[in-house]
Amino acid sequence: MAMKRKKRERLEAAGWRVGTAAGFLGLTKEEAAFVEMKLALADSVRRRRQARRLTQIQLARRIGSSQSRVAKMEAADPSVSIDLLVRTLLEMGASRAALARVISRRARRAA
Amino acid sequence: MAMKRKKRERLEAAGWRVGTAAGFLGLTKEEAAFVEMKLALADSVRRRRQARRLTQIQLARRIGSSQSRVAKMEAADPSVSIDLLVRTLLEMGASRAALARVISRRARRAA
DNA sequence: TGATGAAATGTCTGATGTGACATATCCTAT
DNA sequence: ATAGGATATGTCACATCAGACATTTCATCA
Repeated sequence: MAMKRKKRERLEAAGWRVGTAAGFLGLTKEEAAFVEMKLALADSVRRRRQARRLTQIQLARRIGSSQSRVAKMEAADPSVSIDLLVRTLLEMGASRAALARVISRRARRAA
Repeated sequence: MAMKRKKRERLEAAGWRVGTAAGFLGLTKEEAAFVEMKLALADSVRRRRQARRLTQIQLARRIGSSQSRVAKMEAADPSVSIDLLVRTLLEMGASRAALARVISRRARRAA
């Protein structure tokens, strides 16, 4: 929508985890919010996986995907959709309420 | 992910708005949660649009889409992604917190 | 130092999603 | 009953996303 996202999303997802990750390059407020949501979800996947002490490969097998896809999910790569992140979290046992919390939360920094 | 969704999603989205919209056909708990999230988001789009007294065409123009896509969004058609629903809601001015509330809420019935 | 296991990155191919268009259905008012 | 606007439904061509594979980077440890 008003699609000039794309390169920016790539760039953004590249130099991320920088606090609010907002402006930086000309992202609209909506685009920024979208990216931040994705980052929060991605972060949640990683945290949950690590909490369970799974490798990316192990998680990939469980959800019927591949190591590289899991890596990309956790990196909030532009090629991963929110759908995929959400499905993954649900398959990892997250409740809708848990997802809601993740979504309203700002992406955390580091570990 | 364990992708045998698809026909079921279609069926599900067909005979929806039925309370929890869970089991009904062999949906796993995760699949059901996913569908319900979609329904809740779809419902939110319609409610927001109606609250603003916009036609589907008007909304479509604003978000750079088409009337038919808006109709499908509101119907939680299988061909619409959560990404699209979320972007749409953001463009309609929903905050992340608002999205979170929608997601944790069960889809409402009727108007 | 090099070997190992985990994670990241690039790219392919097939699957899905998207806007657009045409058309059909539904209201509501006349 | 019919015209009008609004919404729903089916389909297509093009874009984006998915899993897979190959390869690279990174960290840890002997």
